[in-house]
Amino acid sequence: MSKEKFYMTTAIAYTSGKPHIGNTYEIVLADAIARYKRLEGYDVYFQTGTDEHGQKIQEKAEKAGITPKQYVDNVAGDVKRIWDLMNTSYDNFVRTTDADHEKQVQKIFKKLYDKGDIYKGSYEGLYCTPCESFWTESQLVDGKCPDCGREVKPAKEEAYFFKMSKYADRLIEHINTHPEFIQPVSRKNEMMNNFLLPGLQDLCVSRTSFSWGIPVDFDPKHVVYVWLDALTNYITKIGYDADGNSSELFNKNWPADLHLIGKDIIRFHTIYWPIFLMALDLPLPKQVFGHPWLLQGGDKMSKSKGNVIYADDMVDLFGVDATRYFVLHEMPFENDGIITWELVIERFNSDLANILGNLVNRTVSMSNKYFDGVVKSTGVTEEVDADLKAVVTGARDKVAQKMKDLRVADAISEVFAVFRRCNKYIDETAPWVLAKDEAKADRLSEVLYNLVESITIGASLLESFLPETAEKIAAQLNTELRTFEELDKFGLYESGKKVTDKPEILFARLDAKDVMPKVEAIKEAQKKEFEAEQRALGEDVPAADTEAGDTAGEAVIDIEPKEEITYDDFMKMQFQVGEIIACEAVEKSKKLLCSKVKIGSQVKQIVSGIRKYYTPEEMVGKKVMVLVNLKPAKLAGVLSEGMLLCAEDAEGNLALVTPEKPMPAGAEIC
RNA sequence: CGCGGGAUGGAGCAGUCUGGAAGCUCGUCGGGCUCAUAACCCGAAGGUCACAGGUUCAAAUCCUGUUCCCGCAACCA
Repeated sequence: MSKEKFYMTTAIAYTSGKPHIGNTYEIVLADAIARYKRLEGYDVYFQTGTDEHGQKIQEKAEKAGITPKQYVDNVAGDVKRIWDLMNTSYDNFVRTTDADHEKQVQKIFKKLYDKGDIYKGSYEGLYCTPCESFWTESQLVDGKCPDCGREVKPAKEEAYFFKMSKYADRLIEHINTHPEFIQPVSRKNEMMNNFLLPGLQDLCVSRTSFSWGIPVDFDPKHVVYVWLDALTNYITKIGYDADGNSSELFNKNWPADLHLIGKDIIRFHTIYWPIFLMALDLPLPKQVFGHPWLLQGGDKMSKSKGNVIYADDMVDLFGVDATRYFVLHEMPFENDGIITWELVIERFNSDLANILGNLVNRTVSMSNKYFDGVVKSTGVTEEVDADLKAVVTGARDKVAQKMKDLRVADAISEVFAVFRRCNKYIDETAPWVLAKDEAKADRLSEVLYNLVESITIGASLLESFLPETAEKIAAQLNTELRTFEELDKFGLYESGKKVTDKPEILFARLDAKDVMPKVEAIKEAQKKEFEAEQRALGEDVPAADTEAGDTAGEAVIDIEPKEEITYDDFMKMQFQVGEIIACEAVEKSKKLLCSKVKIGSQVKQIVSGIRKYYTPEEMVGKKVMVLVNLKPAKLAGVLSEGMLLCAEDAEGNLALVTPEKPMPAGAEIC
């Protein structure tokens, strides 16, 4: 009988930059699931890759002075290198710039167009010619383009649209009848309540404002919307053909059993993607799991601060399996996980070095010391053995249950429960006491046999998560890792075999005092690299910061430069000092404060999105800088007649700008 | 009143659906052991289970209200 197939994918990584540990988490998680499914006996096909089109990439390449293709070749190389470094067992690494993919996307687009699901329409809105962008009324700043500040005019541009609403009812029905489709379940409600139930809008699936994408072959000034391009990799790269000549591989593997993605792109995978598939008359994937994120403790990762954690740096310090262990173990099912260097060290010592590494080491050492490494079952059992055996042989099904629910962190904890139990068993049986009594040699032998056997089973369960370590343990015990069917049986270790006489330390304990200086060095190197990149892009790097580490506390920020303006442009804006005489929260919003600002003899009402940083009470009495002649607009239903000026840092924290010396309300700022 | 989730010893979490003696990992303290990587094993301290009411013989668990966090959406002049 042929094995049951299991087709799983990760999201394809967007090639706008080198992936950090948060991105790397996904591929490791996927790999653990893929390896586990193979252990269970599935015929797994595991696909990952890179998403390489889009305006953002075109812009980055232009800045770097290279072609978009050169740019993405570079980043895709980085991604693949890191995926390989992490020892991930993908079967296919796809790139959306692959010729076969591009061709199929064009055919799919045409097919949907011919079918009438994609139609040519027009995008109506306010258009800024130099920026080539459409804006809605509410996005405008002072009635002008929010990007460049120039006049916009009503315009129409042709674009292709997809009839989302046509399939909405079918999708709602599917989601309701397949509770496992969206995981975790809480995400299902978000999709239903925010998008499906209020009604889907037709989706614009082509762009004309940039060229780095797959051209619509029958209308080449359009390129295909990146999401339609990216999502279809799941079918095109296993051989889907829009003309009906799909490959063996496709027929065998579609529909996918699991799409593993980040929680930020759930909408694309649980709404747009299923609808595209319905339009193509293809079955829907069985499950989409939007995993949470791995966040740097408290602080957002930012390269300019040197606090981005990359997989290769972690591997340098801790090794591949320790890095895998950390990301797999620390990530809960539904909430975001936290990563700090200190936490990694703690987990490394407590779990890998103490519980696992030391267990293997002490077991092998005792075998050598007492029996020259020969592990023999003598059948001299005692009552304490029963519980050990029960825990060890019961572990497989516990792991299986957790993995079925995609609770990988819990599964790995179940494996470690085996090793914990072994440590306890050593204490219960006290082999060093047995060794003192010649008459108890057979009992001692049995105890060590039980330990070696238990560790072999534990290592076999560990293989999906830490493949290298599992192999190393098996090698030290001079045995093979077990198959899934063998894992609930005790006593398969061949009696009389000899374990290694030179036990290798699997994970040497780390001292934070030794590791942290290396971490600091990594941070410094990262900052330098960031500055070098900025310089290469021809952007200013403040001189003070190039000096050395002593200004490290003050991060600098680079933002997108705007177009040069004339003095006349500047003079159009009227800035004045305003005194806040009253302030209250805007009821319908979580972010907005509504202030009454005294400017000269008049009082203006100004709404600002700063509630997170200022309470209404502390606002009152402040002298602030105000852009006075901004066209009034309504925010959350409240009229706003100007703008309070704020400084914003890389994390989006805001600080009001105030005059450096006391100034009367109404004083002009010029 | 846009929709939803949450608040449990110093930290991170389980338990809540199906009410019946508050549990796990890390950390702290004490003890044991010496095979081992100052590792391992045992024990202890530490929680009025956010707050206020209610239902019940019995509430972390069910109901109502309040406060505070978070996710999604909207929006950030």
